[in-house]
Amino acid sequence: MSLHIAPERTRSVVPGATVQRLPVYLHVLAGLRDRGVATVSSAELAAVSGVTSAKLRKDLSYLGSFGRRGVGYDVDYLHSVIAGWLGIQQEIAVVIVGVGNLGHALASYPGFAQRGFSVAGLVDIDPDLVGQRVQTGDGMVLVEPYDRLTALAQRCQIGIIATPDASAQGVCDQLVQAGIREILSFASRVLVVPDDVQVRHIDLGAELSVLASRPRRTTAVSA
Amino acid sequence: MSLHIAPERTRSVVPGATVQRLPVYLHVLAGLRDRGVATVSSAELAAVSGVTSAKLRKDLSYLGSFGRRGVGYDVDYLHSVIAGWLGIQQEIAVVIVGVGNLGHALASYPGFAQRGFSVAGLVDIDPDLVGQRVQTGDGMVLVEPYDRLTALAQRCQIGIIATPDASAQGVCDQLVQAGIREILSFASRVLVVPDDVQVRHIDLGAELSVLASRPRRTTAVSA
DNA sequence: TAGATTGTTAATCGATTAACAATC
DNA sequence: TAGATTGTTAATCGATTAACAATC
Repeated sequence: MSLHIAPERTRSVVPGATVQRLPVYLHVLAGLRDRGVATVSSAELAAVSGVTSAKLRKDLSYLGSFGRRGVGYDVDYLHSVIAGWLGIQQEIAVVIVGVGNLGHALASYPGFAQRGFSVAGLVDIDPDLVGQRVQTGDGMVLVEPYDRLTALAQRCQIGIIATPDASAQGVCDQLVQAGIREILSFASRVLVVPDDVQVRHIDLGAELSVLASRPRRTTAVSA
Repeated sequence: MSLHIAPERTRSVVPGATVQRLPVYLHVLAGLRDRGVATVSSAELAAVSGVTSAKLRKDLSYLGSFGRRGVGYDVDYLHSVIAGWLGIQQEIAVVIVGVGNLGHALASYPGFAQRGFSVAGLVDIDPDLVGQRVQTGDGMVLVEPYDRLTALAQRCQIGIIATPDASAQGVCDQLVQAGIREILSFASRVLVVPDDVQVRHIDLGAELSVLASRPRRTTAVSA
């Protein structure tokens, strides 16, 4: 007996909140594997990952069912499942625009290479930087001038914007023009993009603000 | 007639999602103010901020009511309200541990100073870095050796961890010991902290993973 | 007044959690 | 079998959205 599934409804079934946690699980599993742990329960894995066991099992359930009741999960196998789902099998090429301190930090960030992203291009307008080689997670990469952006972007799937705020929208436009559909931005301004382009935005100042606002409590007002 | 409000229930009434967006509004308002715009409607402000007008008004409603029906918001006034609420009046001191590329980038990040955070301490174990002066948003700051961490942390409200993964938990423990209750971490591992400590965690690799996983669609399975 | 826009309500949506039947 | 742990359901929680009465 076969199951008919309406093709239109077979969209992205895994919630964004879950996708965001999968790399954490992956990282923890890699650690366990390296320490020779063969099997792990949802309770253990969840504790180390900083989530509840119910949330962990729910997250995994979106990908399928990989555990054995009464036993737990095979560390190796679960690692390969998550890695596979996250697309780590295939290298994803990334271009970083802006090679100041932040760009440098991103280029050399070991987590990118670990997760199958490779820095395929570095671009800056500063003539002092252009021509330099920068150490990335998987090899040295040349900093190229700004007019090479389009050519580089056409070979990449993700663009990272690490320029000053003022240049961010211009860079973004050019990335989009070159066909990039996924952008990670560190500018503290909102980027305007077409509907089919996904932007993730990391505002470091906002992160601090959230932390700083926590202890604040609104005073009760009487009328 | 006066209103009695149960004191126990007067906790943090502003949702976290809202707090996270307030700095964006603040930034947009500052831009409008600098361009001489005196009044703005929720629809305009929302469009530039990249949210819907309903969400914007709802967000502002948590702080109070500051607009004029039929008119909109006074840009200057609304800016001062949000800035005030976010605690920008009082400088918040931050200590950054790890002054590699990422630490450098954070130290010089203009958005921190703009939002009233000041980098009051920089700490690293590398003897080559210790003693150097690093440009921050508001002046040069000396890189101090690791054994000064506790002393510096006692003068700060927020600790930022920009060290390699392996050192992150140790640094975190020491920050907590020194009395820090708010931590921003860039380590790709989960930090274990007491219940009263708030950790925000930026995993750059996870951000890329979310982007990269978007176009992927789960294949329909038949049984 | 007529038109515009806020502040707030109620409905909707999505994510988290607790609980437990299924099953190793 | 008895104990353990998964995968899933249903309830809960929190955030978003649409709509509109209040009011400038």
